[in-house]
Amino acid sequence: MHETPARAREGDPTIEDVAAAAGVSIRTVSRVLNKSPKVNAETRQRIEAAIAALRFRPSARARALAMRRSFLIGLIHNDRNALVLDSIQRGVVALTAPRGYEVIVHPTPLETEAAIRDVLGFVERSRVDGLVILPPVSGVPGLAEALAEAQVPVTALSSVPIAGFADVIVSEERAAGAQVARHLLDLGHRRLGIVNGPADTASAMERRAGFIEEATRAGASVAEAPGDYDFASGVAGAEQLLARAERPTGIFAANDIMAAGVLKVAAVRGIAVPGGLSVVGFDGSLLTRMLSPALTSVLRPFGDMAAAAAERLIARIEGGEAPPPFEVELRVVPAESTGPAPSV
Amino acid sequence: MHETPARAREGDPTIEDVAAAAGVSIRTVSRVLNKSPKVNAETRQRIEAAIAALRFRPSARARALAMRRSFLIGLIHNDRNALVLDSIQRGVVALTAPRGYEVIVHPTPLETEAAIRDVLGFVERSRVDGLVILPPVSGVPGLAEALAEAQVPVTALSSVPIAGFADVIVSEERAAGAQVARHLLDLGHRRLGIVNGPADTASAMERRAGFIEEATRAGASVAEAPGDYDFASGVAGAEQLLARAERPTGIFAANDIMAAGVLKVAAVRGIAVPGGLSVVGFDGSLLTRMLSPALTSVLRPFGDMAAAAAERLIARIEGGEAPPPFEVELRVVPAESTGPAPSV
DNA sequence: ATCATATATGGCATCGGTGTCAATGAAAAT
DNA sequence: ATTTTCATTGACACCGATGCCATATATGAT
Repeated sequence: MHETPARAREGDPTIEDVAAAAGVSIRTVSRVLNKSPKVNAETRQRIEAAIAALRFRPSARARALAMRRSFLIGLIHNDRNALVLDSIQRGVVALTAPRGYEVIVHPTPLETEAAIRDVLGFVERSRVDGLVILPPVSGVPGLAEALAEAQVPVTALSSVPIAGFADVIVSEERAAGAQVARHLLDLGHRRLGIVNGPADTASAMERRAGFIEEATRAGASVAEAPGDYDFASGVAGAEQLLARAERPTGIFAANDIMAAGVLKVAAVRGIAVPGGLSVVGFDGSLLTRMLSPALTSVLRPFGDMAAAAAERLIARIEGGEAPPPFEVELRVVPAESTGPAPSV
Repeated sequence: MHETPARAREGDPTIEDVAAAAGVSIRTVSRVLNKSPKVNAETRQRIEAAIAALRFRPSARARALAMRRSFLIGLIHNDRNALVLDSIQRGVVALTAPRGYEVIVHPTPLETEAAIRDVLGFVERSRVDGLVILPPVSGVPGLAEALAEAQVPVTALSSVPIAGFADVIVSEERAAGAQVARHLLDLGHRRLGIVNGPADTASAMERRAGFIEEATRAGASVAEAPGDYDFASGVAGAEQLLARAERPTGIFAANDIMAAGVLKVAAVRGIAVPGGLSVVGFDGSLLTRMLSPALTSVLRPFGDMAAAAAERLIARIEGGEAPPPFEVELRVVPAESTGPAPSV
């Protein structure tokens, strides 16, 4: 009687079958699989033919055991990433799959302690070779240190360098914030508003700083409202800004979701967009196209950023040359939600 | 000289360390790990203590090799799933993680041949124990047969049973379509419109059939426009419907994204929603809350459906009892985009 | 001709678990 | 007292690959 029910599809050829078919030892087949140069060209051909004939695929598991690597990469994400998860995942897989890695996903909560325990547990369980971590989880205080101690290679996406993470794909959020201000200024806006992201979030503060700096330099005023990247806070922020006596004619929301909230308030109050109010979001998510009017937003190339992160991670895992720093180009993509300032 | 650079974090305790610490053989430790009943209670305690003390985690890879199972589950998705991917992924992981499985994601194209080759290649490479496949990929002709031949356990999400897949989580799309019609009829609408999904998609045709059936039975008229689940086709469909002399007062779009397109056209044409036009979507995606007005939509509990799919998949893999059929309850969630028919 | 050197290949241990079957000892049956 | 039975545990092979080291053959140097 079995202690556990062993069930397996039979018949997958093994390296041994290939060796037999090609009339060599398994060790030589292994060399071919690992592209070792020390194999005679003719032998290699014979082995490759056998591999093709048998439709042999090396067992990633056996290999993992022998090499003490899992060829698995963990992608740590949070529900805040929902709107961009697909493109990020696609970017990571596009880069990892051809190099023989698979991607394990791990949704995680955001609260500091829970997140750290959760991620560490995941790493221990799954024995991934490395992690790609998305913001905002990448910014969880203490996470970098905990992972460093666990000695897991990590590449993080973030807006700012994070102490403790050796490898971070950073985007120039401050410059982007300035670019948004410039966009609105160029359209003639002089009374601006901003719905901020969470105050403890570096990305939000960077965007804010760039925006306010540029606006102030140009002599425009900036009214601020707090927000936390949620739709509801976008609504609340917009209401607060639009209730002012001298209401802003251009509002920058620190992400697309809050911008959607701003558009909603405009609709409810009967303020035409962009006739009476211009709105800019941030992320360039799926959402931008689906809102009416289509949202002007700062495009962040998530797929490319994710691919770059994966590339650097693999370089780190394999000890190869790190590819050159990835230059993330953020730019305002004008759509229908911004237009000339109303001539009051 | 090494042929490949072996890099490994040292120090992870193995089953052997645990056995030594507890003063038993590794085989007995293994029994504890696998919850075999044939272990003395006291011995078990001692071993569990040792496991805890050493913070031992069994190597999934070694286990996989010995048991001829990978404890990996593949999630096949497509960019059409972008808006609901997060909740689905969350649902699958919530169920698989506690049972010792990890989830590998695999984005795939949609074209018949490419998708089949792509998925088969993925299965061979990754040696997953099973697959969860999302629509529309689950409906790719020939895929079910190909996977059956490869003998991979599969559970699919779909709107209708799919020949060839033993296990499909089906939702009652036809009834849901009828429910949408009922919702609009109850609000007094008599001239209805529908923007369909792709004609070769079972889900779309089911939704259509239910909607038209119910509307016709109540003596309401239904104007139709083609669509393909894209935003642009929602726009085109709405334009077509609203250009009619007797334009519909209630429009059902077969998914949320097209419904967003309908809202957009309404906005452009200056038609008040829901004052002059009611709009209903389908999916209950993230989008519904972020549009203005908030979209009335048919909520599909993707997270629960995905969890149910994962549960059945694991049952199939482990040969256990299949859980009872999952009853997907679809229901219209009224929001701001539907209201009483204009009294013209 | 002899020895060093490089190239190509194979043998065997090993990675960290589980499967199979045998061994042990205590309790129950004869 | 002897045999049977059951519960518990261990020994050893094995899963399918790679690491390390040895070996055989060809090539060049002395």
